[in-house]
Amino acid sequence: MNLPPLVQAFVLHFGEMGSRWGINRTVGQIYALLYVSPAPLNADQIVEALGVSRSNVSMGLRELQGWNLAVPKHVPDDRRDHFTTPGDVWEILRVLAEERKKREVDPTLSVLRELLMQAPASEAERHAQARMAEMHGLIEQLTNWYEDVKKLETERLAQLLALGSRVARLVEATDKVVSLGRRKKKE
Amino acid sequence: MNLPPLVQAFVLHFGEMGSRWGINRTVGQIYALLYVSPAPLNADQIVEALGVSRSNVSMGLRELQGWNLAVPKHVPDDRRDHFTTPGDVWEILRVLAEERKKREVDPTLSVLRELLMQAPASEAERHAQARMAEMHGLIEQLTNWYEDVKKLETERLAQLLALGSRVARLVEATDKVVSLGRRKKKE
DNA sequence: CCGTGATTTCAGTAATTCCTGAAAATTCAG
DNA sequence: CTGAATTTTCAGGAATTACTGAAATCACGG
Repeated sequence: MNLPPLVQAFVLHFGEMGSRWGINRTVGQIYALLYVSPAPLNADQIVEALGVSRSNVSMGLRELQGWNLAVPKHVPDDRRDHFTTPGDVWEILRVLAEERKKREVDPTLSVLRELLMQAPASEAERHAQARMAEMHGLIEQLTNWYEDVKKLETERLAQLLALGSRVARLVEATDKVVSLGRRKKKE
Repeated sequence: MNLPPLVQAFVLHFGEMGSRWGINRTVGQIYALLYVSPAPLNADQIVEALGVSRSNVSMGLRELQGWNLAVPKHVPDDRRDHFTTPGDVWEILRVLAEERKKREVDPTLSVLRELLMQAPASEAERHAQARMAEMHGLIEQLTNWYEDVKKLETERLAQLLALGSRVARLVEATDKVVSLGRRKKKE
């Protein structure tokens, strides 16, 4: 690997980090490299930059494409495929959230739904199902919220983030209004 | 493994899922088992339920404790350690978010900060740093928001979730008020 | 079609991670 | 203390995952 020190440090860090996620070192490094690269890179350039085998890069790129984290970019007068990452970091965030949800949350949700349909055959199963229902409920709330929020344009999303803790007060205020409307059912 | 079918399906699913996260199959299974168990379990009960070695359970439990996802629970008149998961699913969510942030986000944030301090030695490095700055900015915004939100009590958090897309309107409204206050700087 | 360059596949190997059983350490009652 | 019960450690083997080089496939200009 022969890269400017700053870039190299970044790439190596993503390689390490990759292991803490599901992705392997090479995939992490490829992503990092594409992310900081000023122009799209072809596979051979990646090979040279990272010092891994051509086939490894091929597989890594394929995986990144599966995650929508690397997109092929056609360069005129060049037969080779070139790749970039989605340019806008917000876009990357969206892609990541979406993919992780798809891979890590949705399958669980569907298993839970299925298990909750079955009739419990014992006290142990009744209890287990109750716990599963709790988990299912929480995950569903979270994903519903996510589905809503992901529709927001980036600008609104940024505002929402910027609001931070003030959201709390906003929610409290809303709560009060609602409570009053309901004639202070609780509290 | 000899468990009620419902429980077994749940446990096996978490075992599979474990691999998609960083955790291994056994750890995922132990967690799932503790989660649906009506009472705290000791290591030998887990061994019997899952059909894995005693030492494997020991290591798994240790890892779960590191994640704060298994907590020892003393059972009177029994020398053996018993374990449960944090009971409230919201609590579990908090723990998970906190731990994942600590392991997956904070290290990256600190590397980015470090790299951004260095003076770029070339045009390539200047560009790379600009990209890193973008990423750093986004992550910082997200973690700030998270730090704020995690302070909310569970009830408020639930309200916030329930609000869902309506948050968008709330934010828009806030935006307008602010804009008016600023004499419609933009738009 | 053919040939050239680019990419992908895949079988084999390297590296890593997981799991086990045996041994060591710890804990605590007597 | 001693010894039984329990837990932890750890070296080595099993299983999984990552990586490579060679060969196959693909894409396209001529």
